[in-house]
Amino acid sequence: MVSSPAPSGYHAHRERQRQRILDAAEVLFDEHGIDRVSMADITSASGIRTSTLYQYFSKKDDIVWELVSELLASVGEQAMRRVDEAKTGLAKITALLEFMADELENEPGKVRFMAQFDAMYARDWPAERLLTLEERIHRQGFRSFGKLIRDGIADGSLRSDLDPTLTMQAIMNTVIGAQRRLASLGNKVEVEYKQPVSRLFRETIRLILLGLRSEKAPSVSKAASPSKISKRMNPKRSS
Amino acid sequence: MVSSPAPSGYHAHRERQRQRILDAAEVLFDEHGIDRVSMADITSASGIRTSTLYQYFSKKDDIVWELVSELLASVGEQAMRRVDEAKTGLAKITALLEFMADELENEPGKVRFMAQFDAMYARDWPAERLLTLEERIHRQGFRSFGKLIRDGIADGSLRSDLDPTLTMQAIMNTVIGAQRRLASLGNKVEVEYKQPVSRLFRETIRLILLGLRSEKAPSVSKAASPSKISKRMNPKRSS
Amino acid sequence: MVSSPAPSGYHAHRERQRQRILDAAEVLFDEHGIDRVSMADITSASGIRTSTLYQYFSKKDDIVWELVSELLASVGEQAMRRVDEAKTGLAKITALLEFMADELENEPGKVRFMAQFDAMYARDWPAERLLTLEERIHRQGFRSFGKLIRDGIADGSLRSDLDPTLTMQAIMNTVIGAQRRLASLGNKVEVEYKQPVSRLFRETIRLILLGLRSEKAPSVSKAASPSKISKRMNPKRSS
Amino acid sequence: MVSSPAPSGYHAHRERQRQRILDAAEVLFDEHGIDRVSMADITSASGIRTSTLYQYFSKKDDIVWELVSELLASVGEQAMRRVDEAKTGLAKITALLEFMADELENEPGKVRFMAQFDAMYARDWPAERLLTLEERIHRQGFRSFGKLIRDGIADGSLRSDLDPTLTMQAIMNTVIGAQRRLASLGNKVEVEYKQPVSRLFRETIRLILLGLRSEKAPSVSKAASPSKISKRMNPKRSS
DNA sequence: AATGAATGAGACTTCATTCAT
DNA sequence: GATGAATGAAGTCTCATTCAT
Repeated sequence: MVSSPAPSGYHAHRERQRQRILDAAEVLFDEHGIDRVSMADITSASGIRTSTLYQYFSKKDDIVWELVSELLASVGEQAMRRVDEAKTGLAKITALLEFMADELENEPGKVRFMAQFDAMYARDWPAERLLTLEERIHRQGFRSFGKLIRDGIADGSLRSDLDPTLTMQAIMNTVIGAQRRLASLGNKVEVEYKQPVSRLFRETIRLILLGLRSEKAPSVSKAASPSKISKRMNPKRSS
Repeated sequence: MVSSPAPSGYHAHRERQRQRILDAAEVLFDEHGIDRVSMADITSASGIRTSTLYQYFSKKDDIVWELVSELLASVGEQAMRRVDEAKTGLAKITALLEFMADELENEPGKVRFMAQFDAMYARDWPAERLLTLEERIHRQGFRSFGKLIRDGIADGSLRSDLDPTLTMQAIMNTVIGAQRRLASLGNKVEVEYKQPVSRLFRETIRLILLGLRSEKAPSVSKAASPSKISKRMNPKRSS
Repeated sequence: MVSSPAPSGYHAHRERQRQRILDAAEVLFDEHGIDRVSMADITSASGIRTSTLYQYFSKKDDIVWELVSELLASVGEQAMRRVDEAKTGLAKITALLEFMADELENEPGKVRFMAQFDAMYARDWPAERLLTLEERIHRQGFRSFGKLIRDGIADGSLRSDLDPTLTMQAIMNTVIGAQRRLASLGNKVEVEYKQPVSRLFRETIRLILLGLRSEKAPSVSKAASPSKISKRMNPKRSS
Repeated sequence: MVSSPAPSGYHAHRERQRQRILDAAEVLFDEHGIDRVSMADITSASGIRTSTLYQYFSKKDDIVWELVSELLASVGEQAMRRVDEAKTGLAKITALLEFMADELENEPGKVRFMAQFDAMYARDWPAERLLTLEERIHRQGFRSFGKLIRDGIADGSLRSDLDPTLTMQAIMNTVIGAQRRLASLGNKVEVEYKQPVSRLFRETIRLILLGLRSEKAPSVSKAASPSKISKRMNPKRSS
């Protein structure tokens, strides 16, 4: 039944099966929403039998969890890459936010998935799990984002009256909240606001950057221009 | 069985029963999350038998729907009151955002409920229903918020390069997104960010206001001070 | 709410309400099948409230029952009229069967309703009720049909080796069975047999008549021609 | 829990369970009528838990369907056997009809079950399903029954003015209709007609045969004599 | 390691009918 | 006589998960 021979060996096989499950689940979650997807759905989409599946993940939550953390790790890594390419503090933050705009445009399913995670799961999960997540991203340097503000103040691109940690955390929560809400509502936003989702989000970015930058910093373009970015931002799982 | 005689007559009775159901549901939704609450739960919390309940609401969704629209109407109305008390465009917007901060502090359950609605329901509900909602709030003048920006530009309190409609919509989505995310994560945010929820939210407000105000406008206080507000912001359903 | 004043008086009013219920039920039963129709359906179709309805019929079965007996009485009466117009025994029987063919063509809903009655209810109803029915029709002379055979033998139109009672009963059951099955299957028969329902039924009639008639009787037309008959065969209820 | 080890192996076990369900359902349907039987009834009669049952049949309809088609296949096969033993066209048709009489006598429950299927289900089922059924029987040669008429005309046992297809279809519908109505009404017929069910049915057969046979064919006995037939006519599902 | 089978718990909903006014 | 409200009893189906091979 399992065909692709590929890098053989017990361990390799197990990893391949695991991926098949996660890949199937991810697609289903993106399409139908986390709790509309049953284990049976994952079972049939992945071609792996129910009881076999339970040998890889002992609860449905574990699948969600794994997906969330892979997604976060991958996103964090990509974000860091974008940030590193920029020079000033302001430019770095701009790069970070634009990355999120691209994500919203290119991978709305994934963003929606995270929105559901926030709304339905995050609160009930043991803090320790959340912290594990934190660490993963931490390793990617996310937490060090506070430093971006500090740098920006130092290089004169950001206003000087900011509290680095607090500001950065507020920005992150805000932008994530805005992004995920847009992804959740999807085309309903367009019905409601009569604006394309991504235009609204880019306006959000513009406003925040306006609020951050020092008076002497060069002005921001009317609407942050969509940077052309490769469509690929999935965790490398799917090989 | 439970008596409260009160304004008698068929109609009054029916309305009272309806309220019992909605009240019970609201508490349960706030506490456990929309889809962790079953009809049976509502049944026993409200003291009304299952089949009776179905004579008031023929689907679980209808209860959710009713709650959402009552909540929105009430929130809209309160918001308008706060806005009307302020003078300049900037002050009005400030009042609006501070109202949301108060809401987050005083009624986190309700905000969380709306967050779940966004994440799990909004997308699947027929656009027409959403528009009905819109109208309810519209009547409250929510949509006219674009005017706030126009006024602010006119009175010199806001920067002049803003697109009134787009800006206002972006702000609303952003602040709602931030607010609801914080409510959803609840104390998990504090684990994650090591900051009280409301402090983060007020910093968000500050940043946005910084981005909006014209250069000559008076500076904003380090962190918007929590205005003392009555704890009561429930819809006055019970008449 | 009830408008038509018409022949007033308590009794008249009650009768009018009763008819509204029966009329609504009849339409619904014909369209959806007896047990797919709920009391609530009848309630809303008739514009009479549930609890009021129960003042007229204390069980759903009572409605079915009333409809069945009205239908049977009306059908019996019509049939007798047709029979009486014919002269010989053979002609009378022919008229009877052709009446049934017309019924199938013009009122398939009613025939289907009777088919469901046979299949689902008849068996479980107390014999006494069935006998009450019998009597109603009896009065119409149905039972005297055995006489038709006797007459036919006497006038030489029917073969002489028939047992009047047995034969007539067998014919009635057979033709009713064939007619109701065709009505039940509806267009499914056409899918299955690739013949119009009424053609099959008329062939049935032809065969039976062939079997009955004496050798010297005039031959029967290839397929009994559809006699043109008024569409009206409802019990006069609907005023 | 109930053991019967028998031909082991996954497949065999599954098949055995399936049979337990079908057997239980068949008995219940025969006794109480299709829609008076709930899934819970089948559950407890078969000793299989509700949720297990749903792994074998995902809807109640599927059980009905399976039973209908097994029954039809089995009946078709038996009928063919009987037909094949006869020589002339007339004799073959006679054999077929007598088989139906035996069925009515020996297996009234099954006939009644089919009657309910006709009255309540057939009309609502997708034509494609019905056609699948057709094919099953077709393979048994049912459809080729038209040939019986042709043969009968050729060998001089049937009158020559018959349209083979039309006639055969009309006969089949008629006889099935008569048979199933008698089974449905059960002992109520005896109340109504004061004749044993099977006597009425055999008279039906006699009349039809009278109508079919050519003038020179040997005459039919007053009432077709009940051929003694083994009581066993169940589908040999359990193989 | 893989998998077929089993299942407890419970979800949502419908319905005919009765009661009290 | 009319009616609003109430409801017990079922009914169908789903799901995450465990067990035994």
